[in-house]
Formats: sequence, C-alpha cells, structure tokens
Amino acid sequence: MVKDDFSYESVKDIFTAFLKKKKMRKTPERYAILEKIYQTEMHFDAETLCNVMQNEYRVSLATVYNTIELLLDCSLIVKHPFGGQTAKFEKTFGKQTHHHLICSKCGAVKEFTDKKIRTMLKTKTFATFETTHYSLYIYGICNKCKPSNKRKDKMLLV
Amino acid sequence: MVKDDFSYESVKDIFTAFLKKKKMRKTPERYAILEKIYQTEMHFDAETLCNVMQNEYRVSLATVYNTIELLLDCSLIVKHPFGGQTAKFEKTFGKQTHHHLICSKCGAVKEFTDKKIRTMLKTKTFATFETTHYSLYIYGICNKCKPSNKRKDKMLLV
DNA sequence: TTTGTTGCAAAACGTTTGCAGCCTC
DNA sequence: GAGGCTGCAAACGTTTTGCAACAAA
Repeated sequence: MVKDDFSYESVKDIFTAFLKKKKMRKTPERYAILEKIYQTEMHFDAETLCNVMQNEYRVSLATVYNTIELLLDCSLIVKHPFGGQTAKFEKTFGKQTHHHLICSKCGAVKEFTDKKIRTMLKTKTFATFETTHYSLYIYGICNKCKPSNKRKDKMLLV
Repeated sequence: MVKDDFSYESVKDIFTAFLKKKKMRKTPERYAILEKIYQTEMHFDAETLCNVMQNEYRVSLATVYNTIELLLDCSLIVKHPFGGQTAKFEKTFGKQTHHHLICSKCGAVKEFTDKKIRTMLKTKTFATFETTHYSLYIYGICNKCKPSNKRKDKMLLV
C-alpha cells in the first residue's frame, strides 16, 4: 500500500483555502480525515472510516460526519446512494470521471468509463443552473446473478 | 386533481402479473398503494404516502414499505437518493424518461429531458451486465441560490 | 481571550422486524 | 383450512444533537 502523497498535498491546499474562505479552523482532525480518505481508492462509509482511523489518529464519529460534510461542500468527495441505509463516499481528485453499474440482486458496484458519455455530460449546460458535478448510476443484473449462470439453482428458472 | 385511470389500469395488470409469477397474494392494500402512487406526479417518501392514504384506505407504514419493495422489484417505481435521510420514490410508467437537477444549497430537485443524453444512455450496453434502468443526477447551484441573485445578502459575497 | 471544534453520550430519525390475528387462495 | 399478509409496537442502525472541555486564532 503506497501512500499517495502527491494527491494529498494538492487536495490539502484546496481544503485549506476552503476553510479559510469559510473562516473555519484548521484542526488536525480535519486534515487527518482528509488524508485517510485520499489514501484509499475504495468507496467508504463514515463508521468504517472512523474505525480505520483509530490506529493513527483518534477521532470521534461525530467529527468524521462533520468533516465529511465539509468535504462534500468543497467537492473533495462525493456521496453515493448505493450501500442501502449507509451513505457511501468517494474521493473526487486523482480519479478519472467514471460511472457506476449497480446490481439490483447482489448490490455489487462496478465502475466503468465511457468517453462519449463523459464528453456529452461535461458539455451539457443549463441556463438557470450552474453544474458542479454529476452522477450516473446504471442498474441491472450483473453476470454472477444472471439466471443463465446459475444452472444448479433450478428454482430460479421457473 | 384528475384521477389518471388510464395509467393505473395498465400498471395494475403489470403488478398482478408480477404477483402471480412470484406466487404472492393480491391484497387490497397492495393495490390501494399502487393506485395512490400512480395518482401523483410528484416524488414521495414512504411516510408521506402512508399519511396521505389514511383518508381512503387504512394501511400501516410497514405495509407501505413492504409494497414499495415489491414495486421496486417489478420496476413500477424507482428510488431516488435526494431527500437526505429519507428515500424518495417516483412512478416510472406514463412519465417520459427524464433526469434530475439537484441544488446542493437548497436541495431543490428539478426534472429535465435531453434527447441526446437519453438516446446515448439507452443504447449503451455491457457485455457482462444486463441493464434494467439508469439514473442521472446533476448537482450544482440553482438560480435562486446563486450569489449574484442575492444582492441583499452581502455576507455571502465576501 | 474568544469562540469554533472536539469527544462523548443521548436522542432522533427512517426503516426493519417479531408476532398475533386476519384474509387470500 | 393453510399459510402469506397485515397492523402494531418494539428494535435496529445510521446520523444528528447537546454539552462541557479543549485548542486554534
């Protein structure tokens, strides 16, 4: 697991500028959370992130939620609706714009990229709405859950 | 408020076929919920729907959740992540395919349609994934929340 | 020194579950 | 008549809140 310092240094500056503009304090907790988030490529939820952090920097769950809110505000992370009751988050910088395939049966989430879709959505503008970002979710049945791939499970074929 | 019987009759058949296939019971509660859902054009949540229903047909919140789950299964409704903690739903039949603009400041949701986007997404297929539907959410700042439209609110312009 | 931020614990909230009685099949 | 479905209420898990202590500015 290589620490992605390049990525963290640039987003740290963005976060610092954001906090300054909002006249909010630059606490070590906030930076520790941001750093941890930018060390992973995966989707994460608040509680998991909080647990993972305990090894290096002690932060409370309330502070994690607080900081996540700030990071959403300055678009350093995005929130995803998959994951049932639990909100999932994902860093935005250092990742190529991508979309998500969500299996309605098993809940598996897979990322994909499509240049044509990306270009089309990036150039779409509105007269009365200032776009910051967008999310595209494609729902369906993944390969593992396809009935044809489950020959042993005859009951599903009725 | 005109009752959209046309719409309801066709979706009722779809629901009946679904219940039959799943060997589930055709209870009056389930049909009453489906009918109520197809009488509105708006996004709704489980609790609001349950409250609105009390006037005509007494159903419990548990049954509303149960039925919503079934309607999601047979794609008669879709689930949306906007609305914070509360899941929002929307009927699928009798509505043109559309997308959503979500204001990050005030939470307002506006629908829009775009033929090019619709065509592109409809024709997109995957080798190992069988698409059933998709959702596109565009986030940003709506006209009402734009700083330039709030001249009186000087503090925001710092 | 001031006051925003933290950790903790309790509360709030939407959603799910267990169960006795009901009603579809 | 059997067993799936309902309403009710309690339970659950995530997120938010209140407050005293702390620390950034």
